[in-house]
Amino acid sequence: MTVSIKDIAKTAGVSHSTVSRALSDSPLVSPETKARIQRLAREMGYSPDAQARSLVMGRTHTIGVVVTTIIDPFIAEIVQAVESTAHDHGYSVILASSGAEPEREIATVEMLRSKRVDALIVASSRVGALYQAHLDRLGAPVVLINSRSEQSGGYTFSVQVDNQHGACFATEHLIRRGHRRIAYIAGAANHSDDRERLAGYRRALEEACITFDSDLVVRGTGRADGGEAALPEIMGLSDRPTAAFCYNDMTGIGLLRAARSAGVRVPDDLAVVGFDDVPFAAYVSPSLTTIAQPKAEMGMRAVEMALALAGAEASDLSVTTNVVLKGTLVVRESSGGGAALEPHAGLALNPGMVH
Amino acid sequence: MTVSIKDIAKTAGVSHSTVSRALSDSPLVSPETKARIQRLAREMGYSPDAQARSLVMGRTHTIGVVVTTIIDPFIAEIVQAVESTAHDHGYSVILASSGAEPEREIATVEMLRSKRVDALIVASSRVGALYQAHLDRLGAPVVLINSRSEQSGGYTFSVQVDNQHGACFATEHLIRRGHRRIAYIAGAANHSDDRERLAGYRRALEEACITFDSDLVVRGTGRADGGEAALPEIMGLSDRPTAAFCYNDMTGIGLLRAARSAGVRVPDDLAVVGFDDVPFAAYVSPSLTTIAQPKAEMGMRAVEMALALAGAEASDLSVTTNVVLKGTLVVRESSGGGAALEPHAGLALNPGMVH
DNA sequence: GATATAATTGCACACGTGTGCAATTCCCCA
DNA sequence: TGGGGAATTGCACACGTGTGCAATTATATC
Repeated sequence: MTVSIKDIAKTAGVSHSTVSRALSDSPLVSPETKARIQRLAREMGYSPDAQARSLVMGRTHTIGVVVTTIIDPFIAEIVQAVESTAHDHGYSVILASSGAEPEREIATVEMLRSKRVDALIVASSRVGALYQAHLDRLGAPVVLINSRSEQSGGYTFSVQVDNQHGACFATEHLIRRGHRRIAYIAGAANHSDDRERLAGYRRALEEACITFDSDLVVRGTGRADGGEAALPEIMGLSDRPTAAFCYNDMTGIGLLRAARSAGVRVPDDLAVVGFDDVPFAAYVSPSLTTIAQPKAEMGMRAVEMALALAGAEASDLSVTTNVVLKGTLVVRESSGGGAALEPHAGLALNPGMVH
Repeated sequence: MTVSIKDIAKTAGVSHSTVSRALSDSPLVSPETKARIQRLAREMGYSPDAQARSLVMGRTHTIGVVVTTIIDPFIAEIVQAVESTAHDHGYSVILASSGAEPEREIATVEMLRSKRVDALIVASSRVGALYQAHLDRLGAPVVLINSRSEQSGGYTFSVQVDNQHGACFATEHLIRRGHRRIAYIAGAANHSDDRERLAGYRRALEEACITFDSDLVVRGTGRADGGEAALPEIMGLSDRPTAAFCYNDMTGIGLLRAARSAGVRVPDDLAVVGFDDVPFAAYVSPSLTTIAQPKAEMGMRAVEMALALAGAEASDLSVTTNVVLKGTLVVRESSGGGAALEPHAGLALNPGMVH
């Protein structure tokens, strides 16, 4: 069915070695036969077998990407950048979703090992313990995006957003708007991202000489329900806050929704700032001011890091390298910032969104 | 570095054939040596080389998935189902985004051909002409999701939503609510989905004995800007509509946004229904009534179809098979349906949405 | 014209795995 | 004890490709 290098050799009347060399444009083949073979290959519809090639070359030109779920628009945006960058480097991407199930995580890593991926990129909030052990057995380098491995194995590489900086930036924005009582709606407990964002929030308060009040910190979930549940808590305080910085956008969107049904006006009664800049954020009303994570750059950097590591000597692999990127502030309605509606915000980024 | 079947053979003192058979649990190996070898393989951390295996077996257990962009939440949901179903069948997924650029489409298909995918699933709204030619050369079966190939090649397989049924269903819903002047905000021109949804809209009118009025059909873009531009058009009519059925959710969301800033109350002044049920739809306010496409099932069916075809005889490939699934109506606020806010709609589907 | 040199090509092996067939070993029964 | 059959194992080849080395051919130099 499929035409191989030997088939071409047979019709051309040469050995398969010559064909192999001709197709890789080797100088060891005379220009005439080279041209003849290349033309023949095109005519016969030849397609090189990547399996066979990588078997002998020891390089599959494939990277594995593990995510919890691709439905998460935040992760989707990273994966898009990863795939695009990989493609530009001549690499293809095997996508695997772990679904946050430990057994599936293991099966996934094992499967990627069998496929002999040159590198692995993990964009999963949680990197389980079992998981980690299997990651170590994998011969390929691993780059984590926005997730820290609990027990650092022999080597860890990562690309992260600067949580503290972003949180500080967001809180400063609210302070500059005149707010002095600012709540922090936290994420899930025991999450390092949450701790860092809390620290950034506190740092901004400190720099503005505002004393920290633990009553203004409310535990959430990282999901919209956490934001919804938080509203009555902060509005029930004797000394109400006039603004809230949220662990992430989904929390902020939940807060907006609860405010809406409770008759709390945003941003007049309560200004709200999120974190992430998910596509939603531009669409809810009022639209959500937020710290935009540089998702595209994170995906790109992760790939370039992974490919560099895949090509590097084994001796270099013991070095720990972390890339930390800063987010940017996107001012929208929820903090009273944007004058009018942002025109078609986010749409320009998704040109293909047509069904 | 990596331990091969030969390494195991050497330490076990047998031939590599015996190891191969032992690991595949062949009855041609004595139970004792089989157990011994399997234990040895585990201890040595053996991982079978999928490349080598598929080279001789002629099956890579890999399917290619081509999308325009994974950022589109609609496509993301399909891809999630595809990956999950593929995993359950022991298959892995190579993800490739074409970005709607013809040259990249070709490079993508050619790359998937080299990787020798067993099947190809295309979830791209547009299947270009160049593209099609390359698809035909691909030895593997191709399954299209919600997209029709312009020139039907030798064989076409697809999974689609029943556009006409869904549109009819949506329009009926509005009629049942008492509306008689209902606008249709169309998508991009020359799109078969759009034609079919228009047909469904007309069928519903006809069945309710409402005469069709072409003034009520406004051309959009399939994006939010199309919906925004449509509002003044329909509200400027002498005999205003009281409801609008939109080509898709993004169009509906644009319409909602424009209505909001124009002071048109939804659903009191204008009821709105969309199509797709993107995650956004549950979050905008008022939340958007829509026809939910069975995205998870579409992804699942596409994989099962693809794998069945990959295993089938070449003679069967000339048969054309199309699976058509029906969407479901999700009633929310924008059509005055849902009494209160849908509690955490859509969130239960995305458990991992935490950063 | 002979020889040295360069250019071109083919042979053979390697990568890691699966499998038909022959070879060997074992056991059972006459 | 010999023979026949079953059980077990190894040999050798295959999949499609890349490459070191030897062999062949063409070209240049004396």
